[in-house]
Amino acid sequence: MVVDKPSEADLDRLFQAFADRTRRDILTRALNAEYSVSELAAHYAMSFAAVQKHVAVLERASLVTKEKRGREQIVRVQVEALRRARRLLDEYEKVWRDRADRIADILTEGMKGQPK
Amino acid sequence: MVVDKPSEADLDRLFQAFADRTRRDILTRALNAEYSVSELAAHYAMSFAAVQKHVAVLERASLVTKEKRGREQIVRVQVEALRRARRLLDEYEKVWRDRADRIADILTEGMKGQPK
DNA sequence: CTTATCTACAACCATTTGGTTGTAGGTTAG
DNA sequence: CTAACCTACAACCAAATGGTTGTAGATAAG
Repeated sequence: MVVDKPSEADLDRLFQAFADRTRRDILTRALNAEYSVSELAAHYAMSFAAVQKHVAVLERASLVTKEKRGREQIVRVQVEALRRARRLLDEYEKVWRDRADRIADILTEGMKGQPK
Repeated sequence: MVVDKPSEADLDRLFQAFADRTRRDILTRALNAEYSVSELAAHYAMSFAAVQKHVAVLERASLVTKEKRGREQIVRVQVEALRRARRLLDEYEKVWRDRADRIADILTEGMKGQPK
């Protein structure tokens, strides 16, 4: 029972978000501790605006949300989006496994039919 | 024990490869049955060369290999690359879980220290 | 209050991406 | 053998991407 099925555009955005090392690092940091955008920005050799853009990509992919706290925006990881990506990869592997099993079955049946 | 640690560039390419619906569909098809590049191309409303490009992206991400069979190139999924992506997502989730546990511990300790 | 910090947003730029059409060589079927 | 099929590769193009600098408004610290 799948309550929310991500659209293709959602999945595009989701995997696109992971396809940049800075963004992967932002996710790791934000998973480990609470960070504001500027605290995150201090860790990267790029302009603040560049880091903002990365955070915006993550936000658009539903991987993070921003929570205003005074003059700061705290970046919070949304683990449900992580799980969505993982589920797709799980399914690929399941298809692969099913097919490997099917091939093994065919080979077994083939050998049974051989002695006749 | 991690025998082969993917580079950041590898991971960029890997997730980038998933970030397009046609490429995700190619992976699904190639996981389900054996396809040549032109058989794959027949399923998409785009030029053959466009599909070739998509296959090249998947190849560059180590998600598929091409095996020449006569005048055809058969597209084979490399499940190890799939697993690599999945492992990264698993690690994110582990970090998340560890942190959730740590927060629960702190709250429990905090309540213990309350009555004093 | 003033200054410092934090952020949103815009405009710019070089590179990359996801598509196109075209050319040409190799393999297969009839 | 010829025609059909399959592929590699190139050149092109519009849009997107990952960075830059600049401007301006809001919040916090002193």
